[in-house]
Formats: sequence, structure tokens, C-alpha cells
Amino acid sequence: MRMKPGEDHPSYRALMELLRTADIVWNASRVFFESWNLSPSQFNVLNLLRFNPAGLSQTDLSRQLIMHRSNVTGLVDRLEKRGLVARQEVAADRRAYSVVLTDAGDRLLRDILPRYYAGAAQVWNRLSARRAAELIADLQHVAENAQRIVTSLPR
Amino acid sequence: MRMKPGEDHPSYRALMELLRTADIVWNASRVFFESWNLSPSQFNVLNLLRFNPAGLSQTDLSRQLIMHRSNVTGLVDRLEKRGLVARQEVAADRRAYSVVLTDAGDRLLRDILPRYYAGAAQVWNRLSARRAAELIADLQHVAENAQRIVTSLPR
DNA sequence: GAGAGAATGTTGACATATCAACAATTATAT
DNA sequence: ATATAATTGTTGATATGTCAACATTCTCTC
Repeated sequence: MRMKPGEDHPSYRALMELLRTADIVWNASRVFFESWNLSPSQFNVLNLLRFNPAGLSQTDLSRQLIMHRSNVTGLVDRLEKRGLVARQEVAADRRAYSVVLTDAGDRLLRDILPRYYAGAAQVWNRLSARRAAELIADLQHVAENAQRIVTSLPR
Repeated sequence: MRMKPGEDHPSYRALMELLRTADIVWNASRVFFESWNLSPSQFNVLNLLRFNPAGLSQTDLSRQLIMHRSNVTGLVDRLEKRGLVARQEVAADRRAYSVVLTDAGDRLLRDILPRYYAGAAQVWNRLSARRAAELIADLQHVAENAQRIVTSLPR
């Protein structure tokens, strides 16, 4: 390779910038959600349930949150302990739970969301709608490529 | 708020896409580094040390990796146990270590990097250089905004 | 030079994430 | 109908991350 500090590959630099930015945004959201004693992941669970009033199984949650099943157990445990979500038994499948938002969880979300959307808008401040759309498209493209590469990797 | 699933805020959607893409890329890199029994964070430590042959203090590492000091302890512990890095005592400051890449660590990096750069290039496949540059600039802009917002948040 | 304050790295408590292995249940195939 | 497959959620081991508190050491000020 023989590579001096300055002459790193551009695609590598772009990847680093993507990961760095996401890390900063994620950490910013962590500080933001601290006001409600929520982690970003906990917020994501609540927000997903908002769009699924009938509830989601823990496996469904894990798929949408891109995380392992086993991680959802503790996440839902802690949210349930605080009364923000509830595990409902599913008549048709006695292995599964249906995780639903409680009224308290819904109230909490309604408190958070306006401020969250405002913050999100601030993050994209001074970025034109065209550039924003391009950026989203590029990100989706990158996600597809990364996904494709990883599935073709030797396991 | 009163918001149906479809009508979410665009800036929020863009943020979600950014975080989702970074998550996918990060997970892809995790699978990639598994071949060498490395975590992405461990790779980042090694790669940072490559650019700093004189070594870095653990606090320096934590700042560049955007993580807490205390996290670096275990990270360096595990890398040191495998002989990939070494803690050197610093004459001028007996509190600090200088973490340096060992020969074994350097050899490992030289094995990984060509394949890593190739993978990074594949991820940006079919993306023009212009768009790539724009994307990086936009990401930096977003990172700055997020950084600024979080520091102005009520602690 | 002495004391106050700041910085360094470690520890312990915890949340978040992975994976493998497990019991219980459901689905499938013959 | 029954054996085999696959799926669901939990557990335990481990890595990664946060934070607060601590001892040690350095720096700065008077």
C-alpha cells in the first residue's frame, strides 16, 4: 500500500465522513432524549409502535430496528417497566407477544415529537431541498451497495 | 401532531435515512472485519495509530474516535492482549501512556487495508465524483449543525 | 514552593449490541 | 398423523458504549 497520512482513498474518506456524521447525529439525539430519560433506541421503539397501533412482535421490531431479537427483550423490558409499552399475548401464536404503545407512551411521544422535528429541521438548516433529495438518494444507494456486498461476503 | 404514517416530516425522514445508512455500513464493516477477529472500533484504533507512528495517548484516541476515555481502556486492553498495540510509558507525563502500533499490528493492517479500500470503493459504486464531493460537504454541514445544537441544549 | 485545579487512566454500574443455545410453539412435508 | 423444520422470545457470555468517582500526576498561580 505505502500510503502517507494525506493521501488516503477518497471513497474511504467519504465512508469515514458518513460514519462520523451519523455518530455525531446519534450522540446529539442521545443528549436530546436525555430530557425524557430515553435512549435513542427506546425512542425508536416507541416511534415505530406509533405507526403500528395493533402492535408489533419483538421479531418484527428487531427487523425494523436492524438489531438482534435478543436485544429487543431488554429494550421492551425497560420500556414496559416504565409503563410506556405493554406486551400483549397473541391468541394465534402463543410464542409471540404483540408489543403495543400504552396511553402513557403515546402521551410521551406527543410531548417529544414536535421538538424532535424542530431539531431535525435545524440539522438540515441551509441545505436546499434539491441537495437534500440528492443526499437521501445517494444514501439509499450506499445502503443498497453495502447490503449487497455484505451478503456476498464469505461467511 | 396528528400524523399518519405516510406524512412524516422530510427532514426527519432524511435524518432517519442518514442513521439507517450509517448503521448498515457499520454492520457491513463489522461482518467484513470478522475475518480478522476485529471489531470496527478496534480497526479504527489501529488505523489511527498508523497515522501516528509516535503513538497517541488514550485521551487523544478517545477524542479522535469520539468516545469516552473509559471506553478506550478496554479497547486498548484487548488489542494489547493480542499484541497488536503496546502501551509505552511517557517520560514527560507519568499519568499517560503512548499507545503505539506493534509490528504485528502493522502487518495485520497491511493485510486488511487493500481489501477495505476495495470494499469502500464498491460501496460508492456508480456515484459520480461531483456527487461524492457534494455529499461529503453536506455531511460535514449536518455534523456541524448537530454539534452546535447539542452544545446549546439544556444540560 | 505550596496549594488549588485540571488532566490521565482505571474502576464499577449500567444500557446497548452481538451471538449461541435453549424451551416452547408453530409450520411443513411426507 | 407424525416426524422434521423453522420461528419466537429468553438467557448467558462478551464487546462496546456512557457516566461518576477515584488515585495519581501535572500545571498554574500566588
